[in-house]
Order: sequence, then C-alpha cells, then structure tokens
Amino acid sequence: MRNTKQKTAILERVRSTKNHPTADWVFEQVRKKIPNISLGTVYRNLNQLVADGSIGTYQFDRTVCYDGTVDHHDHFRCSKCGTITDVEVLEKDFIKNIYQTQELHVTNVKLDLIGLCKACLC
Amino acid sequence: MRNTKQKTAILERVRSTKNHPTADWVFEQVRKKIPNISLGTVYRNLNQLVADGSIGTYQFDRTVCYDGTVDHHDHFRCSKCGTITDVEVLEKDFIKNIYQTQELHVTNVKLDLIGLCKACLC
DNA sequence: TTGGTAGTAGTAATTATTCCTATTAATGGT
DNA sequence: ACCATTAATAGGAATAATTACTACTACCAA
Repeated sequence: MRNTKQKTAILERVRSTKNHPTADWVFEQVRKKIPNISLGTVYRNLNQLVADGSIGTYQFDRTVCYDGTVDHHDHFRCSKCGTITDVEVLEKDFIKNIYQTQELHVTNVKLDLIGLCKACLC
Repeated sequence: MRNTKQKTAILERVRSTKNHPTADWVFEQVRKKIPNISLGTVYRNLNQLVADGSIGTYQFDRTVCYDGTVDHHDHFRCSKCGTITDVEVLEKDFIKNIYQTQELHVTNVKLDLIGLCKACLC
C-alpha cells in the first residue's frame, strides 16, 4: 500500500473535520488542493482507509459517512437537522454480555441515539 | 388509500416470511401471483405500508429490508451469513433515559446486535 | 535506465430507488 | 348493477451513490 499525495490529502481532510462527511463532500474539499482528483480515487482511498482502521464509517439512509475519529464511540443523530454528534454509550458491553446465548454469539453492539439536538430544540 | 390486489399481495407476502426481505425479493415473489406487477408498484406500496405502520424496516449496507413483524423489537445480524434474527433488547429504554441531557433530547435508540448465528458457529 | 506494478483520472456500468405519464381499476353515489 | 371520479398501476426513464474498467502515470528496485 503506497502513500500517495491523494490518499494523504483525503485522510487529512477527514481527520480535520468534526463532521461526518460523505465521499462527495470529501471529493469537493480535496479538489481544492488537487483539482484533477477523481471521485473514484476518493472512494477507493476512503474504503482503503476504513479497511486498515485509519478512519471509521457511519451509515444512515443509504449513504455512507466517514469519521475521522477512530476510537470506539457511538452517534447521536438529530432527526430534524441531521447533524451527527459523537457520544459514548458505556452500557453497550453490558448488553453484549447479556445477549450472549448458545444460539447467538454477539461480537458487537451497534447503537445510535436519535432525537433533537440543542439547536433544534429551541 | 385504496385497497388494491397488488397492495394486499405485497402485505401478505411480507407478513408470511420470517426473513427480512428486500423490495426486489418481494417483487420476485409477488410476481408469481401477479406476473405483470411492476417494481415501482412494489416500492410504492412497501413505503406506504411502512408509513401507516403495517410493516417495519431494517436498514443495512445501503439496502432497505422490510419486516412483517411490526411490534417493537431489535435485530441480530450474523456477520458471516447475513441472516437477521429478531430479538428484543429491553435495556434500550434505560439507555434512552440515561443520555437525556440539556444538549440532546433522545427520542429513540436504535440498536443492532452483530455476531455469529448458531449455524455459522459450528 | 528500464522495467514492473500499484495508483490515478476519466468514464462507463451497476444497484437501489424514485419519478413521470398514459392507462387501468377501486370506490361512492345513483 | 352502472357509471363517473380519481387514486393507483405498468412501464420505462431518471437519479444518486457507488463500483468497475481501461489507458496512462509515477514510484521503486535491479
């Protein structure tokens, strides 16, 4: 796996935002630095960065969002404005252990909080 | 909202399976009864049935799956064979209350268990 | 310097889904 | 039961997100 300027720029851009951007957003952003970069390159590199654990993903409603923060955490999504906020739900491990049975071996618990963010509550 | 034979057939087919079928699967199935049904009709009716609460949905990896069982429940997904099993995680309400803050108003908790099913464990 | 190969740009293809339009059929009134 | 109204349908085109393909480029190693 080579280190190209394209990949470096993509990783830096995803890491430098607190948002959870789509591939298309990353494409538009990185384009400012490397104008002739192609969308395919963005997709390929994002997938590769996810595969080697450099970045994370968050899926919602048929589009994949990327996540510069790789440590274990969960998400709160505002159902009105769509903003995604990082949260940490400690109780997941607890649940993971409870639902361990002979029938099902639980390796992971995926959890999203959904509601209204501060801005949308007013 | 009218009651057409197409809608009835779609609802019956989704209700009569324990799987969590995609729109395409429903299309292929209902086609056996109504050969000239169109995929657009299947999508339209499935969305309508979801909207009025007759069926549920489960999203995973860019495709929507439908769910004949409408009562509140969660899902276990086998990471090997992809089978989805219904489970009920009672602790969700507990989590919902814990993460209620001034910043975020949690209305819902979405939770999936991921792991290996009995068949894939052997 | 010259290959060999991984990576890229650009574009075509695919997948899941929605939109559009002329036609069909379910429902309410007679 | 018959008809008019109008929502729903079939069929196909359109869209959005993503992947696949292909010729070209740039890096590393002998």
